[in-house]
Amino acid sequence: MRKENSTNSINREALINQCPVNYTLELIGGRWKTLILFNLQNKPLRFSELKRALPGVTEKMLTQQLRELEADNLLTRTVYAEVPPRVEYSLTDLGKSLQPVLINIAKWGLSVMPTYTSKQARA
Amino acid sequence: MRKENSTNSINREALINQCPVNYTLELIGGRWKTLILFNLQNKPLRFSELKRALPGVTEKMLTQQLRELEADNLLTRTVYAEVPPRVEYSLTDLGKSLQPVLINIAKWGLSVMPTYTSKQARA
DNA sequence: TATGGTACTTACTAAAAAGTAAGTTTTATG
DNA sequence: CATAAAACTTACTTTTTAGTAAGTACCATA
Repeated sequence: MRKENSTNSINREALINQCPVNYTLELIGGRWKTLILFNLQNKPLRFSELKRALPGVTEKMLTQQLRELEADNLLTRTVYAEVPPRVEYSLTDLGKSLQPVLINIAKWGLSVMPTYTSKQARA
Repeated sequence: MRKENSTNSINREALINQCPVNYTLELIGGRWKTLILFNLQNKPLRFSELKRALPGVTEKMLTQQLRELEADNLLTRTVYAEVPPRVEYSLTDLGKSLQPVLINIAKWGLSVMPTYTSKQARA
Protein backbone atom coordinates (compact mmCIF):
# COMPACT_ATOMS: atom_id res chain seq x y z
CA MET A 1 0.00 0.00 0.00
CA ARG A 2 1.46 3.32 -0.98
CA LYS A 3 1.74 6.00 1.60
CA GLU A 4 0.10 9.13 0.30
CA ASN A 5 2.01 11.93 1.92
CA SER A 6 5.58 10.71 1.68
CA THR A 7 8.04 12.81 -0.28
CA ASN A 8 8.62 9.72 -2.34
CA SER A 9 4.94 9.56 -3.26
CA ILE A 10 4.68 13.27 -3.87
CA ASN A 11 7.68 13.30 -6.18
CA ARG A 12 6.42 10.27 -8.01
CA GLU A 13 2.99 11.75 -8.66
CA ALA A 14 4.49 15.06 -9.70
CA LEU A 15 6.68 13.40 -12.31
CA ILE A 16 3.90 11.17 -13.61
CA ASN A 17 1.72 14.22 -14.12
CA GLN A 18 4.41 16.34 -15.72
CA CYS A 19 6.33 13.85 -17.82
CA PRO A 20 4.57 11.60 -20.38
CA VAL A 21 7.52 9.23 -20.40
CA ASN A 22 7.18 8.70 -16.68
CA TYR A 23 3.44 8.34 -17.12
CA THR A 24 3.97 5.52 -19.61
CA LEU A 25 6.71 3.86 -17.59
CA GLU A 26 4.36 3.82 -14.64
CA LEU A 27 1.99 1.63 -16.68
CA ILE A 28 4.53 -0.87 -17.96
CA GLY A 29 6.98 -0.84 -15.08
CA GLY A 30 6.81 -4.04 -13.06
CA ARG A 31 8.93 -7.15 -13.16
CA TRP A 32 6.56 -9.17 -15.32
CA LYS A 33 4.38 -6.65 -17.13
CA THR A 34 6.20 -6.26 -20.40
CA LEU A 35 6.39 -10.01 -20.89
CA ILE A 36 2.70 -10.34 -20.07
CA LEU A 37 1.87 -7.69 -22.66
CA PHE A 38 4.13 -9.37 -25.17
CA ASN A 39 2.54 -12.78 -24.67
CA LEU A 40 -0.97 -11.38 -25.08
CA GLN A 41 -0.32 -9.57 -28.32
CA ASN A 42 -1.55 -12.38 -30.61
CA LYS A 43 -4.41 -13.94 -28.71
CA PRO A 44 -6.10 -14.13 -25.34
CA LEU A 45 -4.49 -16.43 -22.81
CA ARG A 46 -5.55 -18.12 -19.61
CA PHE A 47 -3.85 -17.56 -16.31
CA SER A 48 -2.18 -20.96 -16.47
CA GLU A 49 -0.94 -20.36 -20.01
CA LEU A 50 0.62 -17.09 -18.97
CA LYS A 51 2.16 -18.75 -15.98
CA ARG A 52 3.81 -21.38 -18.14
CA ALA A 53 5.04 -18.71 -20.52
CA LEU A 54 6.80 -16.82 -17.73
CA PRO A 55 9.38 -19.06 -16.10
CA GLY A 56 10.06 -17.98 -12.53
CA VAL A 57 6.83 -16.11 -11.95
CA THR A 58 4.76 -17.00 -8.91
CA GLU A 59 0.97 -17.12 -9.03
CA LYS A 60 0.95 -14.31 -6.56
CA MET A 61 3.11 -12.00 -8.66
CA LEU A 62 1.31 -12.94 -11.87
CA THR A 63 -2.05 -12.18 -10.30
CA GLN A 64 -0.81 -8.91 -8.94
CA GLN A 65 0.64 -7.65 -12.19
CA LEU A 66 -2.38 -8.76 -14.19
CA ARG A 67 -4.63 -6.90 -11.78
CA GLU A 68 -2.58 -3.75 -12.14
CA LEU A 69 -2.57 -3.98 -15.94
CA GLU A 70 -6.32 -4.46 -15.78
CA ALA A 71 -6.74 -1.48 -13.47
CA ASP A 72 -4.77 0.62 -15.94
CA ASN A 73 -7.09 -0.55 -18.72
CA LEU A 74 -4.37 -2.25 -20.71
CA LEU A 75 -6.03 -5.65 -20.55
CA THR A 76 -9.40 -7.28 -20.03
CA ARG A 77 -10.03 -10.09 -17.58
CA THR A 78 -12.86 -12.42 -18.64
CA VAL A 79 -14.24 -14.87 -16.07
CA TYR A 80 -16.11 -17.90 -17.42
CA ALA A 81 -18.68 -19.63 -15.24
CA GLU A 82 -16.89 -22.95 -15.25
CA VAL A 83 -15.26 -25.38 -12.91
CA PRO A 84 -12.35 -25.62 -12.76
CA PRO A 85 -12.23 -21.84 -12.98
CA ARG A 86 -11.41 -20.41 -16.31
CA VAL A 87 -10.17 -16.86 -16.59
CA GLU A 88 -8.93 -15.33 -19.79
CA TYR A 89 -6.83 -12.25 -20.35
CA SER A 90 -6.74 -10.19 -23.52
CA LEU A 91 -5.37 -6.82 -24.55
CA THR A 92 -7.68 -3.84 -24.72
CA ASP A 93 -7.47 -1.41 -27.61
CA LEU A 94 -5.31 0.71 -25.35
CA GLY A 95 -3.08 -2.25 -24.66
CA LYS A 96 -2.81 -2.94 -28.37
CA SER A 97 -1.94 0.69 -29.06
CA LEU A 98 1.04 0.25 -26.78
CA GLN A 99 2.57 -2.56 -28.82
CA PRO A 100 4.34 -0.36 -31.40
CA VAL A 101 5.90 1.57 -28.53
CA LEU A 102 7.12 -1.62 -26.92
CA ILE A 103 8.49 -2.79 -30.27
CA ASN A 104 10.29 0.50 -30.66
CA ILE A 105 11.83 0.13 -27.23
CA ALA A 106 12.78 -3.46 -28.00
CA LYS A 107 14.50 -2.46 -31.22
CA TRP A 108 16.70 0.02 -29.42
CA GLY A 109 17.42 -2.48 -26.68
CA LEU A 110 18.36 -5.16 -29.20
CA SER A 111 20.66 -2.74 -30.99
CA VAL A 112 22.66 -2.03 -27.85
CA MET A 113 22.43 -5.01 -25.58
CA PRO A 114 25.55 -7.10 -25.42
CA THR A 115 25.52 -10.57 -26.90
CA TYR A 116 27.31 -11.94 -23.82
CA THR A 117 26.42 -11.54 -20.16
CA SER A 118 28.49 -8.56 -19.04
CA LYS A 119 26.31 -6.88 -16.44
CA GLN A 120 28.92 -6.72 -13.69
CA ALA A 121 29.81 -3.18 -14.66
CA ARG A 122 26.74 -2.12 -12.75
CA ALA A 123 26.89 -1.77 -8.99
CA MET B 1 23.52 -2.97 -2.71
CA ARG B 2 21.96 -5.73 -4.72
CA LYS B 3 22.08 -9.18 -3.31
CA GLU B 4 23.34 -11.56 -5.93
CA ASN B 5 21.62 -14.80 -5.14
CA SER B 6 18.13 -13.63 -4.28
CA THR B 7 15.26 -14.90 -6.38
CA ASN B 8 14.47 -11.26 -6.99
CA SER B 9 17.92 -10.68 -8.44
CA ILE B 10 17.91 -13.88 -10.45
CA ASN B 11 14.54 -13.12 -12.02
CA ARG B 12 15.57 -9.59 -12.76
CA GLU B 13 18.78 -10.60 -14.52
CA ALA B 14 16.98 -13.33 -16.44
CA LEU B 15 14.44 -10.87 -17.79
CA ILE B 16 17.01 -8.24 -18.64
CA ASN B 17 18.94 -10.80 -20.64
CA GLN B 18 15.92 -12.25 -22.41
CA CYS B 19 13.78 -9.22 -23.05
CA PRO B 20 15.12 -6.11 -24.83
CA VAL B 21 12.30 -4.01 -23.44
CA ASN B 22 13.30 -4.90 -19.92
CA TYR B 23 16.92 -4.27 -20.84
CA THR B 24 16.06 -0.75 -21.95
CA LEU B 25 13.78 -0.06 -19.02
CA GLU B 26 16.63 -1.04 -16.72
CA LEU B 27 18.66 1.83 -18.18
CA ILE B 28 16.01 4.53 -17.97
CA GLY B 29 14.12 3.34 -14.91
CA GLY B 30 14.75 5.57 -11.91
CA ARG B 31 12.75 8.39 -10.46
CA TRP B 32 14.76 11.17 -12.10
CA LYS B 33 16.51 9.58 -15.07
CA THR B 34 14.14 10.39 -17.88
CA LEU B 35 13.99 14.03 -16.89
CA ILE B 36 17.76 14.17 -16.66
CA LEU B 37 18.04 12.70 -20.17
CA PHE B 38 15.43 15.14 -21.44
CA ASN B 39 17.20 18.16 -19.98
CA LEU B 40 20.52 17.13 -21.50
CA GLN B 41 19.23 16.64 -25.01
CA ASN B 42 20.14 20.11 -26.28
CA LYS B 43 23.36 20.95 -24.47
CA PRO B 44 25.63 19.96 -21.61
CA LEU B 45 24.57 21.10 -18.17
CA ARG B 46 26.24 21.54 -14.84
CA PHE B 47 25.15 19.72 -11.73
CA SER B 48 23.60 22.86 -10.30
CA GLU B 49 21.73 23.58 -13.52
CA LEU B 50 20.27 20.10 -13.52
CA LYS B 51 19.35 20.47 -9.90
CA ARG B 52 17.43 23.65 -10.59
CA ALA B 53 15.69 22.04 -13.54
CA LEU B 54 14.40 19.17 -11.39
CA PRO B 55 12.22 20.54 -8.61
CA GLY B 56 12.18 18.20 -5.64
CA VAL B 57 15.38 16.36 -6.41
CA THR B 58 18.01 16.12 -3.67
CA GLU B 59 21.70 16.38 -4.39
CA LYS B 60 22.05 12.84 -3.20
CA MET B 61 19.46 11.45 -5.61
CA LEU B 62 20.71 13.57 -8.49
CA THR B 63 24.26 12.40 -7.95
CA GLN B 64 23.15 8.81 -7.71
CA GLN B 65 21.10 8.81 -10.87
CA LEU B 66 23.77 10.69 -12.80
CA ARG B 67 26.36 8.14 -11.72
CA GLU B 68 24.15 5.29 -12.86
CA LEU B 69 23.48 6.92 -16.23
CA GLU B 70 27.22 7.44 -16.58
CA ALA B 71 27.93 3.83 -15.65
CA ASP B 72 25.48 2.74 -18.33
CA ASN B 73 27.31 4.94 -20.83
CA LEU B 74 24.34 7.15 -21.55
CA LEU B 75 26.11 10.31 -20.41
CA THR B 76 29.59 11.74 -19.92
CA ARG B 77 30.74 13.46 -16.75
CA THR B 78 33.43 16.11 -17.36
CA VAL B 79 35.33 17.48 -14.36
CA TYR B 80 37.03 20.87 -14.78
CA ALA B 81 40.05 21.78 -12.63
CA GLU B 82 38.36 24.76 -11.06
CA VAL B 83 37.26 26.08 -7.70
CA PRO B 84 34.41 26.18 -6.96
CA PRO B 85 34.10 22.75 -8.55
CA ARG B 86 32.68 22.63 -12.00
CA VAL B 87 31.30 19.40 -13.37
CA GLU B 88 29.46 19.11 -16.63
CA TYR B 89 27.18 16.39 -17.91
CA SER B 90 26.45 15.65 -21.55
CA LEU B 91 24.81 12.86 -23.50
CA THR B 92 26.95 10.25 -25.17
CA ASP B 93 26.13 9.06 -28.67
CA LEU B 94 24.34 6.18 -27.04
CA GLY B 95 22.37 8.60 -24.90
CA LYS B 96 21.48 10.59 -27.98
CA SER B 97 20.39 7.46 -29.81
CA LEU B 98 17.86 6.91 -27.03
CA GLN B 99 16.11 10.24 -27.58
CA PRO B 100 13.82 9.10 -30.44
CA VAL B 101 12.72 6.18 -28.27
CA LEU B 102 11.92 8.51 -25.38
CA ILE B 103 10.03 10.80 -27.77
CA ASN B 104 8.06 7.81 -29.04
CA ILE B 105 7.16 6.84 -25.50
CA ALA B 106 6.23 10.42 -24.68
CA LYS B 107 3.92 10.64 -27.68
CA TRP B 108 2.00 7.60 -26.59
CA GLY B 109 1.87 8.87 -23.03
CA LEU B 110 0.58 12.23 -24.15
CA SER B 111 -2.10 10.58 -26.28
CA VAL B 112 -3.52 8.68 -23.33
CA MET B 113 -2.79 10.60 -20.19
CA PRO B 114 -5.75 12.35 -18.71
CA THR B 115 -5.85 16.12 -18.74
CA TYR B 116 -7.03 16.11 -15.12
CA THR B 117 -5.52 14.41 -12.10
CA SER B 118 -7.42 11.14 -11.87
CA LYS B 119 -4.85 8.73 -10.51
CA GLN B 120 -6.92 7.44 -7.60
CA ALA B 121 -8.16 4.50 -9.66
CA ARG B 122 -4.83 2.87 -8.85
CA ALA B 123 -4.41 1.10 -5.53
C1' DT C 1 -13.89 -38.18 3.42
C1' DA C 2 -9.68 -37.44 -0.03
C1' DT C 3 -7.88 -35.84 -4.33
C1' DG C 4 -7.75 -33.10 -8.36
C1' DG C 5 -7.84 -28.80 -11.32
C1' DT C 6 -7.63 -23.57 -11.85
C1' DA C 7 -7.15 -19.11 -10.05
C1' DC C 8 -6.68 -16.82 -6.79
C1' DT C 9 -6.05 -14.47 -1.40
C1' DT C 10 -3.62 -13.66 2.84
C1' DA C 11 0.10 -12.82 6.07
C1' DC C 12 4.37 -12.33 6.22
C1' DT C 13 9.58 -11.62 4.82
C1' DA C 14 13.41 -10.11 1.88
C1' DA C 15 15.22 -7.00 -1.15
C1' DA C 16 15.51 -2.74 -3.52
C1' DA C 17 14.67 2.15 -4.28
C1' DA C 18 14.15 6.64 -2.56
C1' DG C 19 14.79 9.99 0.71
C1' DT C 20 16.87 12.77 5.20
C1' DA C 21 20.48 15.02 7.23
C1' DA C 22 24.94 15.79 8.17
C1' DG C 23 29.56 15.95 6.76
C1' DT C 24 33.61 16.56 3.28
C1' DT C 25 36.52 18.46 -0.45
C1' DT C 26 38.78 22.18 -3.07
C1' DT C 27 40.04 26.63 -3.13
C1' DA C 28 39.07 31.93 -2.70
C1' DT C 29 38.11 35.94 0.05
C1' DG C 30 37.54 38.83 4.24
C1' DC D 1 40.03 32.00 11.67
C1' DA D 2 35.06 32.32 9.22
C1' DT D 3 32.33 32.22 5.14
C1' DA D 4 31.33 31.13 0.50
C1' DA D 5 30.62 28.26 -3.78
C1' DA D 6 29.82 23.75 -6.18
C1' DA D 7 29.62 18.92 -6.05
C1' DC D 8 29.65 15.56 -3.88
C1' DT D 9 29.89 11.32 0.22
C1' DT D 10 28.24 8.89 4.22
C1' DA D 11 25.18 6.81 7.56
C1' DC D 12 20.96 6.12 8.35
C1' DT D 13 15.63 5.79 7.76
C1' DT D 14 11.43 5.34 5.09
C1' DT D 15 8.96 3.61 1.44
C1' DT D 16 8.05 0.46 -2.15
C1' DT D 17 8.44 -3.76 -4.80
C1' DA D 18 9.04 -8.55 -5.18
C1' DG D 19 8.87 -12.87 -3.32
C1' DT D 20 7.60 -17.13 0.18
C1' DA D 21 4.36 -20.10 1.86
C1' DA D 22 0.11 -21.38 3.20
C1' DG D 23 -4.62 -21.22 2.66
C1' DT D 24 -9.26 -20.61 -0.01
C1' DA D 25 -13.02 -21.08 -3.42
C1' DC D 26 -15.59 -23.66 -6.75
C1' DC D 27 -16.87 -27.90 -8.24
C1' DA D 28 -15.99 -32.97 -9.98
C1' DT D 29 -14.62 -37.65 -9.09
C1' DA D 30 -13.30 -41.76 -6.40
